Order: sequence, then C-alpha cells, then structure tokens
Amino acid sequence: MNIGTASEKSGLPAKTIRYYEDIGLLRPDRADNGYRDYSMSDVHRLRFLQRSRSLGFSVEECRQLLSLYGDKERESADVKALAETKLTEIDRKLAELTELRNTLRHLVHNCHGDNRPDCPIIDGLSGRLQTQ
Amino acid sequence: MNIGTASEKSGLPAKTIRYYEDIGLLRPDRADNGYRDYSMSDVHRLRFLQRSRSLGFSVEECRQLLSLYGDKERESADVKALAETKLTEIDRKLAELTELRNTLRHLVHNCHGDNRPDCPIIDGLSGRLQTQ
DNA sequence: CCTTGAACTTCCAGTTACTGGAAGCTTTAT
DNA sequence: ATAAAGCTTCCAGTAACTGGAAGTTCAAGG
Repeated sequence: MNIGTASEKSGLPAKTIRYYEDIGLLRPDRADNGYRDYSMSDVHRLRFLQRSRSLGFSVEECRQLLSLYGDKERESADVKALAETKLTEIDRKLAELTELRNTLRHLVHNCHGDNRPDCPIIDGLSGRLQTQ
Repeated sequence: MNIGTASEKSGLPAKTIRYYEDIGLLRPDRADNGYRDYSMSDVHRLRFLQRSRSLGFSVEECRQLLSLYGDKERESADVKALAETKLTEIDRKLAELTELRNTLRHLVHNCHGDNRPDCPIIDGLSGRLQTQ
C-alpha cells in the first residue's frame, strides 16, 4: 500500500513516516514507480510507534521495544529484561495518569472556579510531594 | 529555595526549569543576589509539568492545564470544558498504556524468543487495527 | 489521447522542546 | 583565603518532527 494509506491506518502523518524511515525505524519496499510500498507488518510497526510516542516514550525507547519482535538474533533473556524494565515504567505512567484523571474529575465535579490558593486540586495536579 | 532544590523536588533538570521560565510557564521570585527563588507553589507547577510532559502532553497543553488553577480570571465553564477534553484524552492514553502493559507482560511470561512471524505479540504491540 | 488534480518523490529550511558548554559571579566549606 | 559547588546569562547543538518548494506519477473526466 502507498504512504497515504499507511498514514491513515497508523494515525501518523506521511511526513513522520518518511522521517521514521530516514532514521532507520522501518524499511518499506519500493514499487517500480519509486513509491514506498507498505506491508501490514510495516503498518503494525507504525501504529506501535504512534502509540508509544504519544505515551511519552522516546524514539530510542521505541526502537528498543520494536526490536522485541523485529530482531530474530535477539536472545530471549535480553528481550525479557528489556520488557521488564519497560513494564516498570509503564506501571509508573499508569499510576500518574490515573492520579491526573482523578484530579481532573474532581475539578469537573466539585470545583466552582473560585480558585482559592489552598484548593485541594493543586496537590492532585502536581502529585504527591515530599513535604519540605 | 534555589533552583537546585526545586530541581530535586520536581524531578526536572535546572536547565529545563530555566527554559520553562523563558517561555512563560512560571515566574519565580528573585533573591537579592540574583538567584531564582522558588516557592512551594512554583514546585507544584514544575512537578505538574514534569508529569504531564512525560505522559505525552505538549507544552502548550500543559500551559492550558496549568491555567486550570493558575488563572483567577477564568470562567468555571471554561475550566470544566477544558478539563473534560483532557479527561477524554487521558482515558484513551490509559487504555493504550494498559494494552501495552498486557502485551509486554505476555511477552515476559509466555514467549521464548523464537520470534515467529505470526507471534500474537505483534498485534498487541501495535494495538487493534481495522483489518484492511 | 490529453489534461488536470491529487498523491507521490526528494531536499532543504524552520519549529519545538530541550541540552551542553563557556564565561563569570556568589556561596559554602576547609 | 582559596577551592569547589552552585548560581547567572548567552549561544550553539540536538531530537523529533513539520512546512514548503520543485518535480514525477497516477486516476479520472472530456
């Protein structure tokens, strides 16, 4: 499929997809006319990139994560160690997102826009802090 | 407190904190010696920035979210509308993160590094796709 | 068959959000 | 008193796109 279709399916702009190719994150085929030709597997990679980038992982982290299923040479132990590391990070992100959601929910349901300086929302927005 | 302390408490590098001041995200006091002097409220803002940036919100989105408790002029309806919008986004991010975590968990517990091209992990890593 | 517009190509420049380093002033610790 | 650590500004560099120009290719209508 052409880059436009891959863009639709992955949720990434064509510009970004070409950039990801430039930096070696995927290598689509080329058709005879010179157009890039994306497989479903390419689209899977792109969609994965779209997601993990939007969740705050760096391109280099994404490159590592992609190697989890792309690199046949990789040892199982390596894969597991990397996945474990990322799992810890994901759990932290989940906890932070949940807290942020609770805070905003509270704001929507309980606050009236009077913005007192001691509004309990402030703590929630910034997360738990060591007091001092 | 000095920028070093604010950095520790917020989890942001001093460089980044100065940058956030440059682009108008906060305005710490200055001590007589010219050093920046951060209040707990400043630290709250910084910690909030650290979190929401690492969760994939842009600086401009963070600026909006910060206005939720920083801008006394803001109408309650505005605040609520913005918070609602962000809530939807957060829920989507939560769902995606959860899926990514499940996938990695599966990888750690069930895979053996043989990387078959039909490995069920591939689907999980890239999320649900409209098939064709 | 011709043309017109959308979609594709490469290349280069600009933007966002930092990040590193130089050069110099202030504070803290011996 | 002096050395190290921490602060200041400024300027340059990097990461990850993003926009636009200039040209090619394809699909549709006359």
